[in-house]
Amino acid sequence: MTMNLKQLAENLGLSQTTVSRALNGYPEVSESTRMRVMQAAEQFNYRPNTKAKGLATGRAMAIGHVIATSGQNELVNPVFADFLAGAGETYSRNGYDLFLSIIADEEEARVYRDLKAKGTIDGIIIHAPRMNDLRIPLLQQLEMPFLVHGRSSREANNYAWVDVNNRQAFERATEFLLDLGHRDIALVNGHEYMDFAQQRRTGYLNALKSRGVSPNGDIMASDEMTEAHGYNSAKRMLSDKNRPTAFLVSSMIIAFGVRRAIQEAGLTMGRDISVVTHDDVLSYFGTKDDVPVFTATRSSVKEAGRISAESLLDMINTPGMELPQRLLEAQLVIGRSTAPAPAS
Amino acid sequence: MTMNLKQLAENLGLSQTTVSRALNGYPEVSESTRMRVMQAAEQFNYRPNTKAKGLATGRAMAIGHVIATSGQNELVNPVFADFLAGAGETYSRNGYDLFLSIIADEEEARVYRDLKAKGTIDGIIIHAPRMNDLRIPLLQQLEMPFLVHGRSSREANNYAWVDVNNRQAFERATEFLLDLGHRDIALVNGHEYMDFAQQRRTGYLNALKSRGVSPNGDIMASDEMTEAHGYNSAKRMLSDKNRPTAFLVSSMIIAFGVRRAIQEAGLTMGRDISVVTHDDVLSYFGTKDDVPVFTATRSSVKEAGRISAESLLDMINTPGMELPQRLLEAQLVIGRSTAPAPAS
DNA sequence: GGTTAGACTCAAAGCGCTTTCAAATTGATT
DNA sequence: AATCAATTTGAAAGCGCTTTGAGTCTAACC
Repeated sequence: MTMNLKQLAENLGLSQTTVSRALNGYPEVSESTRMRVMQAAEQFNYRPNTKAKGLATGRAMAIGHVIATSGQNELVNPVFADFLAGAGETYSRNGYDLFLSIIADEEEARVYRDLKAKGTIDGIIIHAPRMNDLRIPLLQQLEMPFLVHGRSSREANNYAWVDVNNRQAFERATEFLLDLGHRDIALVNGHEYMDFAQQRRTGYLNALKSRGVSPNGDIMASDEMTEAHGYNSAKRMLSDKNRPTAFLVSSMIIAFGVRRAIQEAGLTMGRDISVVTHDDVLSYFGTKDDVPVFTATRSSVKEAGRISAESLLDMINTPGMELPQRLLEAQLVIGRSTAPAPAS
Repeated sequence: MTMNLKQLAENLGLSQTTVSRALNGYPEVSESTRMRVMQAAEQFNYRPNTKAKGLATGRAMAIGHVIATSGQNELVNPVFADFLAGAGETYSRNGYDLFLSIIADEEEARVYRDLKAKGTIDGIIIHAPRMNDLRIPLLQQLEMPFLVHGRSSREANNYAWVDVNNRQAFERATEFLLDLGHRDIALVNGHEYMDFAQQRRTGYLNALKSRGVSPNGDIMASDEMTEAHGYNSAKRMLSDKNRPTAFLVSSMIIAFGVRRAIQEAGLTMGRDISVVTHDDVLSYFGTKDDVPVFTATRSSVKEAGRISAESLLDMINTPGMELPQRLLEAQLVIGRSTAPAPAS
């Protein structure tokens, strides 16, 4: 059996009250008894029972992350792993637990209601917001502190979020390709109903427009961000007589697929065809080389996880504070995948 | 405020006892009052408070997953995302919550002790076991139900596990390459202290030995399973005058790197150089094509998550049952990345 | 009509903690 | 020696649930 407060108190010849106060750093307890208590707690490896503590304080000391597996294939985006790693670190440093729900997206509303009513968490982080995401008004109504990783542009902007400046990142990337002389720049994006995808598309179109290049729907694709999507889209576009000379793509995984199509077409990436990708800096795709393979708009999703968690904990511990909203700028890092447009 | 049992009972003109019994399906309550209670619970959107319920029953209704970020780079293996998705589905179907701890590996022992003492979970799943993994005796000593995803070959085999038959998978894959006439088969593996890596190596060596092919240390590499590891290892091996004609690699991500090195060397995968990889069937690398890109030993890690979760819940709900041990066989699926060895 | 089994219902204790309110102790001050 | 404030400790209530042990009521039996 594990030791509880009562036993610990008996052992010390003190009351539960005093022991509890000593452990929680209240000032009304003398330094000498605090020492005694701390030592005994250490010795017996005592940890307060989370559920009991939560019941008594009304705080769960836990944050929920709800991840909806999208589509009938129930895809699980690998960026979650890195985001959770960043957030998880912050939580454990602050004594919070991380509570994960992985569910089909049609269940989301029910899950939020449950989490609220069951009192298991103090706050929640929302992932992968849509253009106008119903989760935001729902959580506002439930009065559950929450923070959105990303934004939902068509909702009123009165909620907490941490997001990458996707629009600007893709605007800059497009300008960069234009500067290299490219005019037929393909966009291989995520689903258009995802907010980030829409932002990136806007940035891309803005850049084209400001240079007087008219967009071409034939070289814009959006779908689930898989390797296959990159491959299929690029393959199709490259087989066209007016094939693009550059690709702007929304994830490293898509980029792998695009590269495969390029090579399969007998072309060389970084010479015949340029590629710029967004790079979430996922650990296993390591771009630690001096000169990275892909030119990329880079922004660490793990770092975003860390910042999101910190912001949410702030919100919880300082009710009524101004809602944190952090726009992270992506770096444009030049790699080997881009070159001046070949003379046509 | 959310409604609690007391309020619900008052609302119905019943005692807490009766309402609780009605909700939990005890037989001592008449069908008519049960109906009334259920309806009222539905109407007021009542959910029993998890912490209170847990305190009263002594069960947390939660499973812990501890993921250690390995190395100084704090890599987060993307297979976790899919594994958690599989497990999470099982949990929510059975009313369990999922607790995630992401920590540096040196903290693991402390975290297990904490989880036990704090009473937040009823069971735990261990990932990525080493050759002789100290976590196993520790958890046995703590008397916390646990299941290992993978195995730890040098520990006594008296614990629950779910694992892929890595040895046999790689033995078959090696035999397949030998049948195609390959003799110089490279192995690009994970860290040798990981159990699965050791198993795969054994399978590979067994196959070579039984065909009288002597292993060559120069074409065996093991490291963190990143794209860079695949690229660097393959690049080095391919630059040798006695370069291998085939690669057997431990993950899709490594395989991407190997493919890059092959193409960069002006060679063609599936003609000049054959590649067989292990494929965890991660959703975003989708090998849904008719003929997959890579020939692979395939075993879904998401499915493993599902099976692991079910087994662990069984253990928890049927104490004293025989410890579940499931060995999953990998399929050898032929793709486009393998061909007969070129005549030398 | 009295007894009894069966079907329902409830009051209260307990899970392990925090926190309010009260009490005891100490030392300094008058 | 009496008073008072400051310091330190403790008893008990309460967080929201389950569960034990004890009723109450109805219908059925002799």
